[in-house]
Amino acid sequence: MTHSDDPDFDLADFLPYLLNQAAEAASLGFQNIYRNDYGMLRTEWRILFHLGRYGDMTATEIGKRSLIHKTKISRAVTALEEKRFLMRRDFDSDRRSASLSLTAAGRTAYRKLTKQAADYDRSLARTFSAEEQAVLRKCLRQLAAR
Amino acid sequence: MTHSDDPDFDLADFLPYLLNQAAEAASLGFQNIYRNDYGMLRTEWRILFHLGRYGDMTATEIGKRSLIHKTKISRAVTALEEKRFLMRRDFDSDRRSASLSLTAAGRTAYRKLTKQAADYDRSLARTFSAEEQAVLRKCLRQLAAR
DNA sequence: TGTTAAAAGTTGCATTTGTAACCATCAAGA
DNA sequence: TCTTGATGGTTACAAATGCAACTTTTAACA
Repeated sequence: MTHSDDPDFDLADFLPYLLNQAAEAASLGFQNIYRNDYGMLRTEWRILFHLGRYGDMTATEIGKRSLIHKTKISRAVTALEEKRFLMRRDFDSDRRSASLSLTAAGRTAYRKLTKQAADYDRSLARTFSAEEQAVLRKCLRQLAAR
Repeated sequence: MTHSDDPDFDLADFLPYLLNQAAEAASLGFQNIYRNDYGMLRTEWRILFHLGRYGDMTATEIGKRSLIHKTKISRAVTALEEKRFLMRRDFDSDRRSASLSLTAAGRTAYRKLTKQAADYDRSLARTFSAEEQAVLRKCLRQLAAR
């Protein structure tokens, strides 16, 4: 493998740095929505989304789908429960875990937030051509899959 | 403005989400280097980099260049000082602030880390074509600039 | 000169997150 | 049945971050 001395290496071109800056900037706008309008944290919105999109499931199942750590899930579920966005129903068959499902308020929030997310996504991507968007998403997916 | 109902909107395609996943994954590999080898936090590495790359400056100047918040800078500078990677020299002209400069150890760390960062960057981008890389970086820069 | 405002950093507190230890329940086998 | 080990989920504690308040010093100006 060949290495140059990179005397002109610049943070602004460093992919991890660039990605973080872009991610932070992109997150901000949408964060304002679920934070201000619903008092949710990011993990809470993600869990709301998973339940709304894929139906009732247990905390462990959410973890498998989303790769969110179980402690974050535990705390977010408690928070969503306190906000009356979801309910737990214990299983008779296995009392260690519970089925999580959205309340009516939770489903409403899910619908509104999903719509706003889609709008926000379009507004972010608006300045890019279709090809650029395709390349961007493909590269990001590939990077994320490491 | 037109809205569709987006019944099939998926988190995995949501740019803020994708960006965060990619950023997190990309950060991990390099984080291991400055964490394990030098016991540094991200902000510390960024400040080390700024001083190594652009020469001595004050905390405020770092803040203007990097957009890192001053409390993070303050704590990171203290940490770097404790690790003997940088020194403060008070100004006679203005005793509120100090000129920050890397020690010999700091410059060595800077050189090694910069090299490793460049290598890591190449390894991340390796799977993309030159055009894809250009599009990716351009889009990221544009997103970050919001 | 004396008062007020601004700037450079620092610190305290509350919030968020990560890691590891933990409790309860269940499954399997001696 | 009793023990051992795995599984689902929670909690405790420490580290990291954001925000606001604060200290010190400088600048502005009446």
